[in-house]
Amino acid sequence: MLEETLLQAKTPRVRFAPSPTGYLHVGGARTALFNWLFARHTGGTLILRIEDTDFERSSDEMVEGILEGMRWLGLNWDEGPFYQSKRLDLYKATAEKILASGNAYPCFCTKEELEQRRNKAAEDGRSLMYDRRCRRIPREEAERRMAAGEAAALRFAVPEDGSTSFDDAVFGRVEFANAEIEDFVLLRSDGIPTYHLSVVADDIDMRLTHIIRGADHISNTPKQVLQYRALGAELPVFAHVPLILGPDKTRLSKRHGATSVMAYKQMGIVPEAFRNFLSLLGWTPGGIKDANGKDRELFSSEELIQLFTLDGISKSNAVFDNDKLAWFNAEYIRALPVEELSRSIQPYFDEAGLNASAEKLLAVTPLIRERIKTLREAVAAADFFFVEELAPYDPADLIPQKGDAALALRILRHTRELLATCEFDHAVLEQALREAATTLGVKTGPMFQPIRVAVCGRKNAPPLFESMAILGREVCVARIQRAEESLSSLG
RNA sequence: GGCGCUAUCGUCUAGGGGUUAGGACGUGAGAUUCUCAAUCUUAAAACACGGGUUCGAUUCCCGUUAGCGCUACCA
Repeated sequence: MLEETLLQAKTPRVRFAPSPTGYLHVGGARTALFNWLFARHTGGTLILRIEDTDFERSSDEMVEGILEGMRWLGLNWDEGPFYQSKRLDLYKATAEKILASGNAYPCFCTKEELEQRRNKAAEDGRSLMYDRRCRRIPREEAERRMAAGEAAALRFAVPEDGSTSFDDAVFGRVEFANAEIEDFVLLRSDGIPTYHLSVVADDIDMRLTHIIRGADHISNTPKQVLQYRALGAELPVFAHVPLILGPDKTRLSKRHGATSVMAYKQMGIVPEAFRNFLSLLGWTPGGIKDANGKDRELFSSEELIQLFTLDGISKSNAVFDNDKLAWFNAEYIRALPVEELSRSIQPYFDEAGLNASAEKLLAVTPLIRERIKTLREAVAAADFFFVEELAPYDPADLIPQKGDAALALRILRHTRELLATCEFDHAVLEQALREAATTLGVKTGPMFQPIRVAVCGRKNAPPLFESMAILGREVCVARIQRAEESLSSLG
């Protein structure tokens, strides 16, 4: 029994705590992923908490967007979502506890006053930190003013000297001089808690053991450590994760293009591929070799879970590389069973307004699966299978490299006549057309090009004979005939 | 500006006091081929700089530089 409780006390509890002021972005998704991997690896609990105490900027729509992103990535959580906007009582009580411990004081300075002073300090080149003036107001006076209805924020009284430090699981010991830490606001004058208070109150209340979050929070951490102490609470393990950068090495943001996770779904990224790629941004299992003795990059979710530990997290920021993501995606696409791939690309055809039946698409899928890096690209790669009328193309494309229009015409006419009786099986077609090449005295390259362009409407296309077999006699003959016409009109 | 963090090929990274500094993406060349892909082979490509410590530093320490982060009654 005792053993069991001890064991339970050690079961990790982690959280992903996004602020619904935007969609789930790449950085947030990676943080969520790491928390998820850690929880699953340790058999711990993942809590989802929505940090919506900034009423101005938070919205339900954004919450839904974040949940959608989590679901798409397959990151399931065990508790929540909890909304901070519904837990205001806890924060108020926590603030009172800190006040009672003598580590906080009311501040009567208005936002405007503070801003003015900050501007002036900036001009004079002085420290921008709050000057702590309200800290010196005698308690009786402060109480009198509050009783009189004067608006007051609650600030934490940071020790004047000494330092505050913590041991980060990624960065090691990090220390800040207390003199550098501002008397930060816990409760705004309207009674709404700030981030500083609500994170700590919740992290304690939710009995979190590990805080895995972006490295942009390192500077906030001493403020939180101070509160843990004031509240007599045990410190969790902090693990700060390096940031994800854009190609220009500044923090990834909208001007780098897609940062919303759902935009990657739109682009036709496979969630498993995205997860694999993201997991290796800022984390490494440490030189796991594949069968050829090379470092592995492709890991299933199960392997990722098994391999994930905090000490594999790197300290330096990582640039988001779209090309590498595309490679991962192509790998996953190729590994997908045809039936599944076929189902996955169907929506993109529907969206494009192409009438792609499931059976035909299933037949087409193997022809394009090695030619696409995203699911969406399937449409561009295979649209000619599903259109009535081929998109206009340059008739000059029908003419082989070292040939002329007359040759192209001869090839097309011969092919069309042959197709009238030929069995529409790709092997039979191939044999017949190869023989035709011999008859016409042309090499296979120049022989097949006019046919390919006539049938597919472009120079680069999936394998010709398989494509023709799917298209069928009627369509092929008609398209070749059309090609002949456009060729003769060319002169 | 102040404080904090970081620094291996263009990018993601492995490695670690003595190595030909390894892999992956991307790039170049070649092979294959009905085009394009895929695949295979191959090439170029890195320890930021300066001091220490040491017989020996890319690795450990200190500086410099650069980059990033924080610097709100945002989160």
